[in-house]
Amino acid sequence: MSTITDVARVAGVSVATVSRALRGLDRVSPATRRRVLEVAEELHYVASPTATSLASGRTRVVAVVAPFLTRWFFATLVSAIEKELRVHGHHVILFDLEDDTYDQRLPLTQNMLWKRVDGVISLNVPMTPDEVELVDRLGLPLVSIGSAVPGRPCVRIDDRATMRTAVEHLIGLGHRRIGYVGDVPANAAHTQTPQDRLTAFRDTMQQAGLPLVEEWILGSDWTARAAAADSRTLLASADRPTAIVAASDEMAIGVREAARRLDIDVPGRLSVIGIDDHVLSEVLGLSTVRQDVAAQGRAAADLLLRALVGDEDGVAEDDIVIPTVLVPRESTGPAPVS
Amino acid sequence: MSTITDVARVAGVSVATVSRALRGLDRVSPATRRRVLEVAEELHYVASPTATSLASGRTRVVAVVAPFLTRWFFATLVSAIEKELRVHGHHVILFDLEDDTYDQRLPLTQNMLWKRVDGVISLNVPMTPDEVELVDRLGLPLVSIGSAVPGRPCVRIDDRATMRTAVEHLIGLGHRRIGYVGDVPANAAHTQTPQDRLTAFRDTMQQAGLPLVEEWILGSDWTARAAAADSRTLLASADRPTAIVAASDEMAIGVREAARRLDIDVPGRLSVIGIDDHVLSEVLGLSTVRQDVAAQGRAAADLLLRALVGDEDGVAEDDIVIPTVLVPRESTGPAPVS
DNA sequence: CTGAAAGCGCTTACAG
DNA sequence: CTGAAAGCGCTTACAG
Repeated sequence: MSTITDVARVAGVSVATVSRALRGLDRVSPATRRRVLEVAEELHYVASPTATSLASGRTRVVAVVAPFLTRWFFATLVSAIEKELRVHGHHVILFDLEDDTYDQRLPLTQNMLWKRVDGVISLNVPMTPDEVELVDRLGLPLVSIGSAVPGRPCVRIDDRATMRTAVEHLIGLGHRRIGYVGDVPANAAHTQTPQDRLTAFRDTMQQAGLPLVEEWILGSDWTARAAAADSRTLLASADRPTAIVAASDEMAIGVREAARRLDIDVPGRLSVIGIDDHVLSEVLGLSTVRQDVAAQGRAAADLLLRALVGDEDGVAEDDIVIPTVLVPRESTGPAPVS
Repeated sequence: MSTITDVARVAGVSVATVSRALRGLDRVSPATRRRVLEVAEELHYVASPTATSLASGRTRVVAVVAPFLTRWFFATLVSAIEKELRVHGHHVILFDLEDDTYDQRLPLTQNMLWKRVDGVISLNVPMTPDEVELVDRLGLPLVSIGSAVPGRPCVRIDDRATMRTAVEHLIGLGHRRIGYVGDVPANAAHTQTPQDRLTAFRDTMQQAGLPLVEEWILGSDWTARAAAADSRTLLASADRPTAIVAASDEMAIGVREAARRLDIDVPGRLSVIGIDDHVLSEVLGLSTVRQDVAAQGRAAADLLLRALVGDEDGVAEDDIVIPTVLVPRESTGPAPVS
């Protein structure tokens, strides 16, 4: 493979001129530029990114940090981010910080970032003070999705408003006995979104003057499998709610399966709604409040790119809030007359 | 942040010695090594990967190329690969080659690979001759998962045996009228796995002396949503099969939903089985033939690492075949007595 | 508009 | 066992 020196030699110019011509800088005569471009093409020249990085101090790579890549939400984000960045000449190095235990994750280290990336996008991973300090010390712009880092821009949905939409949908259908799945222990690795959604559930119920039965608020690890197990006892009891709102579609799927196994008709005797519009929710007929995950990924990528290209100083500090929308389907219906 | 020169200065040795000491090369006195290690620690020194790459010619980065990252199978692979490589000091640059149209994908380019990665792992993307030639020209080792590239190592499952297992499960339950979902047009971007599975379906049916009804072999784009739509007409007809084998769990989920909407009891009047053991299959009670996707990712990563570390010459050429296993659940049952 | 030269921060023979 | 020096392939002032 040829280097910039090869191109310079056959084009009969200096490497400095080749460098300028190829990067479209001004102060190169049109004729020279044309000649250089031709030769570069002819030699299949592609600049060594590693040499470019060393000389320029910029890698055009961004770190994308995810807590679990295997879940739909995160995979969808990564896909959208990667495509958006690639269009703008940047690449993504992926870090899947998932640990063996649910409550922990691997820490972000200097090794992962230093001189390797120009910035980082963190996907719903609440950064520790140490990690924030590290990113600061390395001078890297940071954009987060989901859980905000104070003082840094964040792309997210309005978790409270979204949950309120779900609950009000059920209330509008006449439900008064409503349960909740998706409470999370306070020491869990990811708490912000769960807490916001649960808070909104409580608030909405209270404002509607509906009973808040603590036994109907169930903990779960946000997987479908766990949600099915976690909701089983409640659904099997005689005195059960007529509707359940799950803090995510995956959990809603689990709840609906638990109901099916107990032969409880959905939505005849039990309504179930989630949040997300998971890729399988439509085919499963699950009512939900949709969030546009890919749009969040693109927005975060754009925010970071703006900081990297640097026509402005640093990253804008504003949050970007992507709207959500109710998508009623077949898993919710009128409250049964008791 | 400090450089190797800083470390050399405060340790009172040359940069060459620092380089050797830090990389654990021999020919450094224990005392010197200890001193260098201390200073490096003290200064929070981390070598610039970009400078290391330029000097050594190795990036310790591998390209992972996926056709759609948002599907469970691919996300699971990427996650497993990333973790395995990271343990061995390598990082992943991700390329999501998904295009807007289903039948196409973006091509691999020199820009993505040249001096940027040391090797590539391709996830079920059939490489074009041009792409293979490119990878060769750049001297990059290549490991594929799923669809083999001639002469290169490949990690995969035995698609035919796996499909045979699924079909024989149905036959064992007394089914004789069996349909198939997952045929794919010959010009699709991904054909190997679909073709192998369909071939195995035909062969197994034939060997069992069962009727092969062409109208019961349905095309689909391998999503749950499409499979639900694609199987609807067949399921609604009076003369329908008593069992359907889908070439993937996602399609099986779609088929089962189509059945549910038509009020066809599963497995009472229709058995459905897929292939994968998708993350949601257990909670949905879907019978399937399980493949260990993470194991495939790890195996591919290890294969590539062996070529990169280079204690052997090049990558071993053998395929690695990961076994699959029948997981009967609630979506399959005895054939209804007609 | 163009070139010579320094510099980015490492690794790697080569001497000693 | 250790150091001086060349080299990896670019970019970037600085001159002209």
